[in-house]
Amino acid sequence: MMAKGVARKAQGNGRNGANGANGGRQTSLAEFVRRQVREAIHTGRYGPGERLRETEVADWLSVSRTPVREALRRLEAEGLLTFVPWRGVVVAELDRRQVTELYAMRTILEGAAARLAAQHVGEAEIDLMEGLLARAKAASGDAEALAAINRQFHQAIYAGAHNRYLMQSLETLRNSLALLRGTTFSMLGRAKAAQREHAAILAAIKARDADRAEQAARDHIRAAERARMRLLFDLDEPLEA
Amino acid sequence: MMAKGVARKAQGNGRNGANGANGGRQTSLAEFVRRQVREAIHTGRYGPGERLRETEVADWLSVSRTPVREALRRLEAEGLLTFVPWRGVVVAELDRRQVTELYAMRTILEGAAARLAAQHVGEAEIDLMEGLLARAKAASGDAEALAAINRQFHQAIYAGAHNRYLMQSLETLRNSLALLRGTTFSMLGRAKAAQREHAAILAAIKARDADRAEQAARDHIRAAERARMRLLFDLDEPLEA
DNA sequence: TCTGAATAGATTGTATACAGTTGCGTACAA
DNA sequence: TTGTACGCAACTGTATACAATCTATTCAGA
Repeated sequence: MMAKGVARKAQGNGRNGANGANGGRQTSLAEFVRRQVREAIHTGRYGPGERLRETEVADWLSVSRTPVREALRRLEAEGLLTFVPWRGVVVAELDRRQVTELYAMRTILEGAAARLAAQHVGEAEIDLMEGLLARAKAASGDAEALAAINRQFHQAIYAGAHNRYLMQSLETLRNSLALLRGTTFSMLGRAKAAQREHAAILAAIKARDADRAEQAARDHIRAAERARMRLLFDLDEPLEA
Repeated sequence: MMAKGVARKAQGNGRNGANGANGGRQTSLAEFVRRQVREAIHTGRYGPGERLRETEVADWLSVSRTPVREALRRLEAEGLLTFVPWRGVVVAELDRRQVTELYAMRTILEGAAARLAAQHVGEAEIDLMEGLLARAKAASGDAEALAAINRQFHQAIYAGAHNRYLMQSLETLRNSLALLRGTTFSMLGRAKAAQREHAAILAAIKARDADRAEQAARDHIRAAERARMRLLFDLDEPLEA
């Protein structure tokens, strides 16, 4: 059938450009579906609370229901979907309490990651972080670009902690938080403040000061939480865009 | 076919006795398979590194490969299985470094849970914890019973923290650590020491002393780690059994 | 005897058909 | 008008057939 060919081509175009090592190696359709659905959720094609029908997704991506089901099960494990027996899955929704709990958890883990990074990170990893901060400075004004660089900066810290379980937990949290529409960088002054906070974290890591690194990271997340809460529940706040 | 009936009957016998609320409500076969396989891994029917063939599991439980595949995908998300495309799944193996990272992560999270519990826990939850400690005292000598009570005690702390993400992360860690054979309670003196450490944690929680609770929990996990490392890599150490 | 390619068997990935469940709409009765 | 029972449609859960891929074995050639 043509359908499969179309799907795989889309996959190749979309993202697999980097792993040229093993040539044109195709990942499974289930993996393809997973990425597509995740992106669809992040870009808002599927909004929070929206029901996802297996046949619908299968038709959209021109595959059968089997790989779709596998993809949905995995996304549920990632926290992006909520699974209801005999009723299918819906895009996860975060209420106020869940957002609070998410940020509390993130405060703990980001703090721990910064602490560990201060203890274990190598020179090359520090260089990487400095480069990202410089790029963020150059990109100020472009909220979307800033969000991407911000993500990389945090990932660099996770990697510097050298603990794969910590890294995975943080990635999962980040995925869940991505359910929230918009970015706090669009808020007046938040981008600049975040940049200062990042610089403080990096300075502490460079100085190998674990206590200060942890504290700086915790402060950063709490500031992000405050900004997010204003964005979510206090919409009279002035925005930049 | 008879086969399905047999499988469901086994499920009912195995564990669903408690939720009598909704009568004889059957969960899906995929869920049934997931529980069976998880138990099989924990009891050692499938050992670390062992390969799991889908047809094999399907035959064992008298179901088709479809629910088996779903169950395996979920167990992989839980960290119990390692998934290799086109090669199937193998029971996850933990090398020395991974064990170290797991305990590092657990130190962080158990400490955070104890801290939050000291701040948020209610009287009823404290009563529950005290009851568990008493039961542990009564069961001293029976390493298996102690392990079960120990598990409940820790879960009570997680619940007391009132943060579902923290709780889930800790459950996942615990699942991964269950891949390690044996229990440190079988070691000479470890059971008694653990009991003292638990008492210290609970005392700090009761006193609403967050700092002391966190520290006590961290000390407890580090002691458990030392015991585990001796058990794993230093087998000349004297054991009780 | 050793190396390597070809081939057959085993195993996973995918599609499709069918069964079971849920929920909604409709009709009928109080 | 409201409440309830029945039936149908939509959808998920499961089984099975088929395709793609990997692994091990065998046999030819050096």
